[in-house]
Amino acid sequence: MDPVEVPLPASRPLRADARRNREALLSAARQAFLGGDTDAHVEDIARSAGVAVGTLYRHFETREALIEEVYRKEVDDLCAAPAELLAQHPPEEALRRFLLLLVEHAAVGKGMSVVLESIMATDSPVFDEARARMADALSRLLEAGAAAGTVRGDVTGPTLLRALGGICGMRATEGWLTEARQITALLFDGLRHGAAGAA
Amino acid sequence: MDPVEVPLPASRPLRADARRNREALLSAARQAFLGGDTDAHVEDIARSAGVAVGTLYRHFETREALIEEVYRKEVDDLCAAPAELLAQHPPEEALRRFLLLLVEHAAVGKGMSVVLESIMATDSPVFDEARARMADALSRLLEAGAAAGTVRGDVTGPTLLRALGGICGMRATEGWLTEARQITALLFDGLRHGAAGAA
DNA sequence: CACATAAGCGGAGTCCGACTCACCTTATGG
DNA sequence: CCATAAGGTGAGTCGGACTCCGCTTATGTG
Repeated sequence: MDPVEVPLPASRPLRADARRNREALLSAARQAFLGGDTDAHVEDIARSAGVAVGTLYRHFETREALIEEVYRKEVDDLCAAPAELLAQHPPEEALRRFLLLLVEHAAVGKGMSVVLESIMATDSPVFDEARARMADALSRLLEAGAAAGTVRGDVTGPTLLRALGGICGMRATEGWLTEARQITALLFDGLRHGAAGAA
Repeated sequence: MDPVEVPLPASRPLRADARRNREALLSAARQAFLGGDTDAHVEDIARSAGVAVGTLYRHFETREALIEEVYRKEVDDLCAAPAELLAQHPPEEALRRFLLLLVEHAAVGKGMSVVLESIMATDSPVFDEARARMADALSRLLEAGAAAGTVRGDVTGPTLLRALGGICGMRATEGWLTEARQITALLFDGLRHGAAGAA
């Protein structure tokens, strides 16, 4: 009777205005979330994107889904970094820089630290991909370091990811950044401690 | 006209039934939160304590306030541990054991990890006291270790607290405990690395 | 023991914010 | 230029935290 719904809803070209609105929503949400306002109201986000709530819900299943989308994009940027760092520095230094990069990134706003924390501390399947990619990025750094003999070999990407999650999960308060850098240095020392070349 | 409200609302003896109900509410909330159900409904908590919501709100300003109260009590237990450990073990070992104790404690349920995370990652003034006490506990361990020359002296209690917050903030998933132990060991190695006695 | 009275309690009702739905608007391909 | 389906709208629903006020009861005084 109905001519078999094509099970390929993935790649429908998406009408021009729809694309614009989707973009505007993501941008508005990004502004809200990455700024401090982690519990911005959907109504406000929709309004500041110049659309109605109905439109927002046409594009994103739930409020959460919208947040996740915003956050996922941020993580993409971070995941690009390791490759670049490895190309320009010895593995140990690349690792050190990436750890600090995460910290600085988390420092730009309460929102971003929530992103990273969500990636690392939630078991939401939505973040599985981001988590996996980030863990992968770390693994590459660790392996390069282990191969060079400057980093211990018994710590895996996922494990380090967890440890970092905590640091990024801190909410920015007075002196936060200093502490975060110190903890990172601590972890880094721990990572070098068991290296083949060290004690 | 009104005979000057005594500004000592702190120590009003509290009627017997009220005391009972307050206890019952805390107990019910504890059961709910420390078990997995971190977003238990106030209505349900009240019901399972055998009272109405009104009563709940007589005792606790908001839902949050109730949660915080429950969590604060849990932390009290933990803060008692360092003194005992220091009495029975050399400082370095006491420190190691306390770190692991935190991990095990966080492992008993999703709820408890939320407690610890809240203590460490929020700047809510409500947790100020708990945070301070925990930081103090860690400081004592670190100082004892530094005095004995087995732990580096440039890390403070509050800083280590932050680092641990992350570990406890992880939500229990398959293999979580193993990772947490590994990260703790990593931190511990980092702490010993810069010690006077070491390299 | 009886009573006064203030502490305490109940639970229907308010408020507010996420989400839905029935109808209107408009891009687009023929 | 029209048909038509994708897209947009926003008043309305729903659910959950919190309030309010009249009723209940512990408690201490004569």
